[in-house]
Amino acid sequence: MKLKDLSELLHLSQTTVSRALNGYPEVAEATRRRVLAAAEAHGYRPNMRARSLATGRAMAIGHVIPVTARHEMVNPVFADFVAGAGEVYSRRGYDMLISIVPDEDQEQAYRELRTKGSVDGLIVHAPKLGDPRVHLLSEIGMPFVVHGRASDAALPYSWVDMNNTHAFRRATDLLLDLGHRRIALINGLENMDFAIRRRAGFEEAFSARGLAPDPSLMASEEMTEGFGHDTARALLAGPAPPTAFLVSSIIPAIGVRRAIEELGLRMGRDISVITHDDDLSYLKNRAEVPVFTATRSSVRDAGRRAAEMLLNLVETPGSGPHEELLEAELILGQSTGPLLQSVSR
Amino acid sequence: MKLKDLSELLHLSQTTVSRALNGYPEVAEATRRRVLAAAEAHGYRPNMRARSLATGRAMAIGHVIPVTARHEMVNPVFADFVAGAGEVYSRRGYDMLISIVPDEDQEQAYRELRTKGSVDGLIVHAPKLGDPRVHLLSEIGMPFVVHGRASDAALPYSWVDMNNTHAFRRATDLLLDLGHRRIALINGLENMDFAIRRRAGFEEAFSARGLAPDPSLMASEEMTEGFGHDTARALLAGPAPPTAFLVSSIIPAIGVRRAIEELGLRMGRDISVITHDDDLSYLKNRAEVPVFTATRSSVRDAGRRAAEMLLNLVETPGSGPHEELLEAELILGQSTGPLLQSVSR
DNA sequence: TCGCATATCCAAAGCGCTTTGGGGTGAGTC
DNA sequence: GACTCACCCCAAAGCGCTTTGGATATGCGA
Repeated sequence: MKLKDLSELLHLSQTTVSRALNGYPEVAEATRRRVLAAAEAHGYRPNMRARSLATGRAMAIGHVIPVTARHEMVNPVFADFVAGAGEVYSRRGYDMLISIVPDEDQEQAYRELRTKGSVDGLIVHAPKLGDPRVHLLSEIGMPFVVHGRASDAALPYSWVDMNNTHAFRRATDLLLDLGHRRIALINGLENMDFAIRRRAGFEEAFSARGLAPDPSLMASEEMTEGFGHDTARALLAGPAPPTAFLVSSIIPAIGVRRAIEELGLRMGRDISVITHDDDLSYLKNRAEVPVFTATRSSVRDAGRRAAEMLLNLVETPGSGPHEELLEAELILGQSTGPLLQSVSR
Repeated sequence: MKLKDLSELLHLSQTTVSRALNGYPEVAEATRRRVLAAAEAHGYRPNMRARSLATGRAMAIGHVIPVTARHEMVNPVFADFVAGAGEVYSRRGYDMLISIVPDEDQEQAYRELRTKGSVDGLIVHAPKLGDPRVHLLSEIGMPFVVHGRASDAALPYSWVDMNNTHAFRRATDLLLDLGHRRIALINGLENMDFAIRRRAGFEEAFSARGLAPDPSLMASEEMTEGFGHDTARALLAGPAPPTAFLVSSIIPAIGVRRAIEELGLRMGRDISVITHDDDLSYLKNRAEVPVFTATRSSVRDAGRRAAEMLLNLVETPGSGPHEELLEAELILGQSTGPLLQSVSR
């Protein structure tokens, strides 16, 4: 059923039918009702490709996921973000287009999305230090919102981010207040903007007390369970083991917990752990007393907000760059406790 | 830069330029090279919407994700599947369109995808018992591949699935061989096709020995860490606790492990655990001796295969339904051991 | 020299929709 | 009764591409 068929069926022109369906005022209310009823009855749906071609709007938002040998961005955190964003898109009538591209083809991919016209806007994921994408997209002239920040970008741009520095500052303060001094930082890849900010918060808390963290207790890698486990295991077996861990995601935190338990220690008594908690739907840290003491900030919510922001940007071009900084809650769980005076090891 | 501009620039017709770019034979080799060079130099990319409109092909594959109050399909397993599929799509020049739709709007959503013409084919996720989608899509006449099977579908259809029954049969056999009799099954939602098959394998192993599983040891829910933990905790505290667990995914298995450890027991010695392992990139179970004894089958690989199959279906219409059954490996890890004669509790 | 393949290229007609720039028609005004 | 002016509605021109159905050249044998 195409527009033409429908219009012939109704003995109306395509123009009138189109206007009736799209809510233009210059069509009599009675006619509109007649058109809407017929469209409904025959299950008419406008062909998006044709509509897009005519309007110049794709009614779709793109997420380009760079995949490198080292960094795999299709992770549970990304999944939750996308789930949040997707809700908003479908509510507002947009499609979500996900492009998995080898890192080296990335610039290419962005430019193509522009000229191919398959999306109206983009979400930029996992900004790195010196990330070229902000510059590139501004140049290309396509609306975009960054999930996170690209600290060193010269141009203004829109973003939704969590206050990483503050969250990690607070978490570190809590551990320091509990008496811990040898605190390990299990962080994400160190060229990631969020990882840099988290480390900054961590170091800030130390230096505010005239202390300094031990660099040998800081590790940065892709945030897998295995990374958390192996690092914790190695550090705990080392000559001067940490008494506490600050971890960048609940996934490596699960690995840290495993390492602690393998060594016959008890998390929260022998070793304290605070993790950042993205409040992932499948890995909830939400018991009456949560397992992990955590800085919690829902990444799904961040996805919703970023999508909302982007659609506004797309629909009101020129509306200046927007920024949204989300604060994490500090949740007290079972994984933290005061430094034991005599560590029984 | 549009086709028209490029053709004027080259003093050629749009026809010739289009043909040169798309590899048609009726254009001189010299001309083709000239066209390609110019296209490259000016960064010409055909507008996909226009091309789609003209060819009738969308060059995109859709994944419709139903979201209900209870069931949240954007989970880590889905993420890995999509990552695999996405690789294939981009390699073969397709886009991936993800639609998050409330469950009740699902039929609507599928029909729309058809008439809106935004995709050439679909992947059907998480088939349930009595799933109407196979029938619906056949009727609509859009190519699709099911990830899993819809056991009770009357029509033939294409699918990629893991041999759930066999995998769980083998896992259960292993536990029975180790002497376990009180084995708990921590399964996915029971209306899911895969969950039914897994349960069948589980029961089959028992009945092959003239035994029967204890129904009070079987639980079915959304496969979260919390579900695994809470169920294991409750069962282990019950009057006749299990001595082993068979778990449907590594995420609840992590919860089971947590419950075991909270009770001061040791997994692999006091309590045995076998889990199905989708080989998720962020939750790898791949140490020298893996933590969990597991039936392993990469869901990312399944994504690749399903995508491959679907694109073939799309590109060679009428090529009959295809089927692919993947076998899981049985991996021996640290989480299983013989039944202790005197359970020290 | 002519005729006829063969090799190259082109003009124009869509694909299904939106939107511009009018036209009728009837009610209201003087 | 002539004239506005809303109010509804329409024909036709794109949007940028592919593809059909020729047109023009070129080369070759007869």
